[in-house]
Amino acid sequence: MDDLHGDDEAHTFPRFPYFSAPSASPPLASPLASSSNDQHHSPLAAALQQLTPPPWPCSPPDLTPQPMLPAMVELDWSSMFQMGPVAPPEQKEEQAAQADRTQGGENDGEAGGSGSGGKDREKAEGSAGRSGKKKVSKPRFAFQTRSENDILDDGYRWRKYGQKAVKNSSNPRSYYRCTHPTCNVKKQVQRLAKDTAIVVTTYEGVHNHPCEKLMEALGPILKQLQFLSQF
DNA sequence: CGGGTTTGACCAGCGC
DNA sequence: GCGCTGGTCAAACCCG
Repeated sequence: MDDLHGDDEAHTFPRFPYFSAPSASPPLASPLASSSNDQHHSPLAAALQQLTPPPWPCSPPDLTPQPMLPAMVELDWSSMFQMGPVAPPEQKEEQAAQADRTQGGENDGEAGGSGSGGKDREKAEGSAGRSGKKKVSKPRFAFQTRSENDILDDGYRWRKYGQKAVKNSSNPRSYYRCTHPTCNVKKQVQRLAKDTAIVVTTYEGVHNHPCEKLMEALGPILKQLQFLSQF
């Protein structure tokens, strides 16, 4: 799975489904900004809608230079890709539907990003599933950022549980798990061998809890909303 | 002391 | 069967 993290520049990756096309529409400045979805009656409603967390950074728009992020973070929009195929056909359809549901729904094709993603997945799951049975594949998304920091502040809290030297790469790969008790989302972080300024982050799974930082930011607003809704 | 990181060991899948 | 590799575990360690 050496090419999983983009060492092979020959790969062109489908657009990361959650984001708008970089050229067509710049990243939203804030999660509170309403999308083109007419169902949202207000920015707050849109924000509440987003409390159902996406599998990747809870506030991708914040990946542009924001106070909560390291100043050096610079997204490489062209390199975002959905890992795949990692699931049996029926699950792939489910994944595609899920990707469409998230926003834009513009992922037009399988990610060539990783030909071995599925295999590695099974390996990983097999390893994790020492208890026995085969686990269901989770959606995987990966993207590259140009950053001095390995770790993007994506709003979630992560706990590092491993680091491995990877073949054909001078840089180790780090393994992180979401620290939320009921959430088992994982992510892998690795710097490109060819360009150590680029960090490749791979998310696996879907957060089943709101983004902490988002909640932190929304807390006062929600309180106020609750208060006002009493009348 | 609690939570996070480090790191060597271990395990499972794959290719030969 | 064996070696290689990636992913995970868990004890030791670190830090605020």
